[in-house]
Amino acid sequence: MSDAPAPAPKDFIRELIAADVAAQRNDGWVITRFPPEPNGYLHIGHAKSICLNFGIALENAPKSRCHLRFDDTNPVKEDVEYVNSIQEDVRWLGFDWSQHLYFASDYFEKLYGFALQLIEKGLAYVDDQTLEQVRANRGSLMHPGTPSPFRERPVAENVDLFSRMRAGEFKAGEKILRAKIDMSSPNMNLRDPVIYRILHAHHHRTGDAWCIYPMYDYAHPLSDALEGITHSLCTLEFEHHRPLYEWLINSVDGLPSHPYQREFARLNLTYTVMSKRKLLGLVKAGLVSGWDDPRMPTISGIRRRGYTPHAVRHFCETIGLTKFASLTELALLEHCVREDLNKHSQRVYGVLRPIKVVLTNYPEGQVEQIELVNNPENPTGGTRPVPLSRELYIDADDFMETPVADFHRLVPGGEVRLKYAFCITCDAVIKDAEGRITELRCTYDDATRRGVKPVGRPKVKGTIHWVSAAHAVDVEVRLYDKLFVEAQPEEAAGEEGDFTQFLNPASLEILNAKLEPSVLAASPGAHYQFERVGYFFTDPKDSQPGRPVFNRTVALKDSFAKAK
RNA sequence: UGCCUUAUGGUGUAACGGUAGCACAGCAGAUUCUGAAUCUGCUUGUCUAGGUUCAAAUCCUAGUGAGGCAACCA
Repeated sequence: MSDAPAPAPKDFIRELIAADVAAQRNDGWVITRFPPEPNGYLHIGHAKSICLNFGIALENAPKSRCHLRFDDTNPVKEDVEYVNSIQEDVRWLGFDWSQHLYFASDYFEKLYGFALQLIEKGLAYVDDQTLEQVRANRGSLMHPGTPSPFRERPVAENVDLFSRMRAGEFKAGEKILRAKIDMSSPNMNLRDPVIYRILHAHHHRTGDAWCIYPMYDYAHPLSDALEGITHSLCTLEFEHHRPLYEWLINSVDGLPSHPYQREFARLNLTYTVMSKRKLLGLVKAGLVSGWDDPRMPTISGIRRRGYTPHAVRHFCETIGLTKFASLTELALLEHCVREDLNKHSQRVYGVLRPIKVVLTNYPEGQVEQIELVNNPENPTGGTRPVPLSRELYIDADDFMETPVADFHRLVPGGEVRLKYAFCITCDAVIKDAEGRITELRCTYDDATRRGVKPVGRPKVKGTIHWVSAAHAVDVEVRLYDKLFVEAQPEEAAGEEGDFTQFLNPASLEILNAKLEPSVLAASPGAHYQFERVGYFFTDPKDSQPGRPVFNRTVALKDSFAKAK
């Protein structure tokens, strides 16, 4: 009894929800929602929210669910391309909204009715002021606002004007509908917030049916209520919108549920930027190849980079949930992928920067098959035959003509083990006229096969990977690195500065690598570990049958490189 | 010169008035046919000042730092 395992610590939101369930609030139901605006691609920060909302629903089954609702109230910024990508990304992360796919635009008629109701109650009015006047009369952070001259407009006139707004009698900006709350509130959101504006814009779902569109602050709480949402979870910047959220929920009659909003800190990650606007900027400026460029922190980008849904979900669990505006190290995300990929990825030999090695005492024309372990982490993973012959390639990193201290790979006169084959000794370094190494002449030791370490001989410390020159296949390999050179590019650029100046010029290096022939069978979207090098993913877009293209997901940890 | 939120090792978090713990990162060592993985150990922390209490990371007050707020964006 006493050594029962401690329950996993809950974050403040899960605690709150657990208390609601215990108190039988909403009959014990927990209904959450993920409410993206379809104005861009989802990024890793959204993954945090997706894992939270869908995760909470899963944890509270069976009296629970999570909706996917598109907050599509601003037609000028939104597009079906985004609604499609968002659904794909949420599914890829492993979550299912089943039949609960909604659009705020589906509620336009009901939202209009609620607005009429507010007008009837004297809680909303049509304002004729210009945008500039509204802004000026809102006051400032230090000073209260002043009421609009139209604030006391009679109900009947408001009803008439609002229906004529809907009918298209006015141009954009001529009139707005405002909630009548408190022009002197210290909370700017309560100073008679705009709840409807005129937009003669084509909507990606409702077409030209509407020329007035509700604002987020108005549509969101009421959409939540219409769907029976119990817990509306959003990021910290909406914290001071909460009184408005509650004002609406309490002011509108006939709502099927009374949800409440709670806020948590959004994810910030080092060496990247996380705003849709800035990511869109990178795409538009051609600084990346698109939203799914493997260097982007978008879900589609990291998917193409080779991250797994499991790794992303585990990352989202690991970072926790608080109200503190924190900055998470990229290293933690990388740790999460390595952890997953180490367990599950097929090992393969790949030489990124080849140096030719000739085994002078190996018979010409002879080819033998060496059995390589597919995945040492998986005892039932089996082996595969890989050809070995007289001429090989090894990685340039694995040879040093004048070695630094503690280098225990191949050096002139030194010995190294070719993994799963035998040890070789470097007898000569051949160079071209410019002094570049073209070839290493080595001899192999037949007595060291299969890992045998002959007694009485100095221990061979280094073990390196290799491929047979005649059998290796040339494959395009893309080495991706962090997008920015600064941990906090926006911070480094300052208010006025341009964060793109900190883009990492070495964030992509394209190599023609020599890989073991088995990779030709790789299908697009497959994860590999190039032994001793890193984790690689066959690019789902650019790979062709028999001609894979590899994206480096993340390098293996390299404690030797660090020591240098 | 306002209002709201927030502050625990380098980073992210836990501790719900009673032994400051975990993960990442870092550093050592063991192990290793991947300088990976694995295992062991170590370094490093309660923003400051008061107060309440037998006892404060935790409650209160003030200060300081950080984030947010004046789109007809979300």
